Amino acid sequence: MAATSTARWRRRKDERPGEILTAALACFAERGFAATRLDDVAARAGVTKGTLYLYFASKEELFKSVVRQEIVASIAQAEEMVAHSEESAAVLLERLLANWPGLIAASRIGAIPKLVLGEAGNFPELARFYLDEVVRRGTALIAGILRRGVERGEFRPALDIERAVFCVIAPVLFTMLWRHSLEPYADRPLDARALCATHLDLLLHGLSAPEPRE
Amino acid sequence: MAATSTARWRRRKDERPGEILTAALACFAERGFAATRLDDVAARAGVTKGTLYLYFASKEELFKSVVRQEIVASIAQAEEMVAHSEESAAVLLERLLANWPGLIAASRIGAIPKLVLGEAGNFPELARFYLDEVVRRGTALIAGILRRGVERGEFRPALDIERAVFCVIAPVLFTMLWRHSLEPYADRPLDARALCATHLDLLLHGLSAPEPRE
Amino acid sequence: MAATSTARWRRRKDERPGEILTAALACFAERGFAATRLDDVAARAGVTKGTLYLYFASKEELFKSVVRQEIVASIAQAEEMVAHSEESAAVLLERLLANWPGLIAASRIGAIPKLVLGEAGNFPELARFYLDEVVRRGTALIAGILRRGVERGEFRPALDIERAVFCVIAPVLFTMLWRHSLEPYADRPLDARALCATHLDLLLHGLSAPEPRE
Amino acid sequence: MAATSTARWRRRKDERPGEILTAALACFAERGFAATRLDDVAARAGVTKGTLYLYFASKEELFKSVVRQEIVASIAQAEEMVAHSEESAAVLLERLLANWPGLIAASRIGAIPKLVLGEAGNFPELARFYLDEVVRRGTALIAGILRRGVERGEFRPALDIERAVFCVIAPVLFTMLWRHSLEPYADRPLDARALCATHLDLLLHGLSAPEPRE
DNA sequence: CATGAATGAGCTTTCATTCAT
DNA sequence: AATGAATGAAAGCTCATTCAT
Repeated sequence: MAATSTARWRRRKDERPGEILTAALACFAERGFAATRLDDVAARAGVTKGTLYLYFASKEELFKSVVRQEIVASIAQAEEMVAHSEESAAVLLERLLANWPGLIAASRIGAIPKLVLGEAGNFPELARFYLDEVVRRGTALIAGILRRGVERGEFRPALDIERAVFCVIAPVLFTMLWRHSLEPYADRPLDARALCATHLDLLLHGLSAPEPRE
Repeated sequence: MAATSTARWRRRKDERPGEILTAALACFAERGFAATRLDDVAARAGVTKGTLYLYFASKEELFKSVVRQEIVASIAQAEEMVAHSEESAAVLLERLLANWPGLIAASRIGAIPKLVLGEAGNFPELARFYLDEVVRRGTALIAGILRRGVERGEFRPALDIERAVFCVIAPVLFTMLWRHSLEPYADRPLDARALCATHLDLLLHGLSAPEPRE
Repeated sequence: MAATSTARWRRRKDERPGEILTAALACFAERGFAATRLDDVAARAGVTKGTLYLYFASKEELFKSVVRQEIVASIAQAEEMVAHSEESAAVLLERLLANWPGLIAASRIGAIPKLVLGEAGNFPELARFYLDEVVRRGTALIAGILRRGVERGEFRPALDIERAVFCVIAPVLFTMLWRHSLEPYADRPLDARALCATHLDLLLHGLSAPEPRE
Repeated sequence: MAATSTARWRRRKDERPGEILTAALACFAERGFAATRLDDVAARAGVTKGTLYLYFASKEELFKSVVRQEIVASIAQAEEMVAHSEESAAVLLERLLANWPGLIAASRIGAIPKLVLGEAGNFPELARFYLDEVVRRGTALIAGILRRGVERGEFRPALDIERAVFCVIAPVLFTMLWRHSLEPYADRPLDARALCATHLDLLLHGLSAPEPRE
């Protein structure tokens, strides 16, 4: 009411796309692609439906843009960290896993896996893009660390690296999925940091108690 | 002739719901709830759209029935196995994890987590149902095993059981999600059995090599 | 109000397509393709918008069906008449032209030329269809008569048949176009029969008075 | 410098309307009124959509202006020619018809009949304007020539002038309509000059061969 | 004078649901 | 019990029009 302007709208060409993508991500994350109405996205972005079409050719394109924009920055960042480090594999893993909770909270990337999972069947092109740009690069990253650990004698020589990668990733992914699906209905939120700590601990040492009389 | 005819009708009547649920699960798993058309479900079930409404009040009810039907049998089975066993925790875990791949392949339950994850935002009631009937019972089951392992000295006493549960479950869940989302686009399928074996191995022993000169 | 049924609708699968085409032709003829709303077509056909899509895949398909259905029967009929006749060319022409006004009034074909003319730019496929099925066959029909007239010595030997064809057709076409465009706004309707008679008279004898002292 | 700038502005201001009308005519002729987007008109005129509204109040007004501008000059010109001539009716007709092809090619008036025909149903006002300013004056012009011909004994005394007028006009109109509708899809273009020559020939002499032994 | 970002009404199209058969 | 023609409420998308710049 006491707003900065009484105009029906303002020209904000540069800010619009980002605002729309943010609004769209939120809507898609909440309801999925098909159940999201462009009216909702528009309302959340503070524009009208027609405006969406100034920046995105269709609902599908908007969806793909949402996924792409969130992905682009994030994966490269993790690769960077690993590439420039000469630390032990265990420390690398620890830093990677310890970073994750903060990263998820800070960026809005946490909802992407849920979206891609749910819509892979409807967006083959997107599925392939994600497979190439995220899954392949992400698993290669982890596999590199594990391999380094084996080579250096840190990790067990017989390690099945290819599968172990998924075991490393799975709890992290789980956290992201949980947060954007069932967590709102659960008694209490998941403590991502604690879970990552436990995960790291299990990864490095396993469940088993050390043989007592050694 | 009335008898024959009646019998045949009855047989159809008894089988229809199951056939419809099976068709619906397949459709929902492929495309998600919103993107699935009842025409498709009906076609896949070999009936017409109108017939669906003889057995299910609405698309939503059909969806919930799909989820419920798949869940009911599965979780109880696992609970049964654990309850009647006096074996070590490690063996129990092993049997649980080793069973999973077969269980997923045999039943059509594998698509349920993806569906629930994706539609939790649109079906709060379903989310709560799943949280109660699957998540709570499933985590309790694993937690019980872990607790037994700690009590018996098999597992490390300081184990953070509550979080470890998720670490145990995550790779299994991951396998199910993968299968119904990105796997069709990947170069080659995931070997669920091998992944479970590696997971178990890591769980019990961890990544780290035993200290050599101890 | 005292209708035959209080039902919201009746199943009339066989009659529907024809009714819809008739309604659509009327609407398209009045307003053109783009300016016609499917709501109007549906209302005029006594159905709802959704019903249109049970029978026609899209507005474009509906439009093409309208044109095709009207054309199919009409051109063959004229060809038939000419083929089986051994009368003089002049008599043939006379019968063809004399028939036209009745034909136009009876069928709803009169609006088609206006539609095709107006939408040729937007429907290349339709334009080509019309060119092949109507223009080519129609001109061939007239050309055949003219040629016969020349061969038999009825018509002048130097006749430029190819162009004369258009001179024969043009007034007929004009009548159809006029009726569905400006006539509603004119002081009085065009007397198609009288115009055809004059046209025939001019065609056969020309404007010029016979040389008086021959 | 203010002078130069003002002058340049003014020059644009003076030229803009004409440029826009030319662009609009081309677009309307190609696609019809409803299917023409103002974006297209603007692009073809080398301005932006908003600029159109500086010169024309709405799409409808633009359309009417297009029609009016093309018509105004053309009809008066023909009237002029006839009024100041004392030649025979046959010669007048010949000059009128022979002029037409060039006139159509030179101006962009050729597309107007198609537009008016197609949109008469949507623009009653325009239809009446066209009826008054073009049809009435045009038919009066031809009727005058025919009447003169009859009075002078050139043409047959029993001539049904009122209808003959349409027979004179129809092939000319046909040429214009053809050019802007089906011609682009036909094997080869229509030779307007040859067609007019044949038309004149038929008009004056008719199809029939002179009685040989008279 | 000119722009073009933004609007919003209105269109085509889809599809869950109903109900006469 | 089963059908499938018909419905009608959305939804995606377009585009004439407006107006801050």
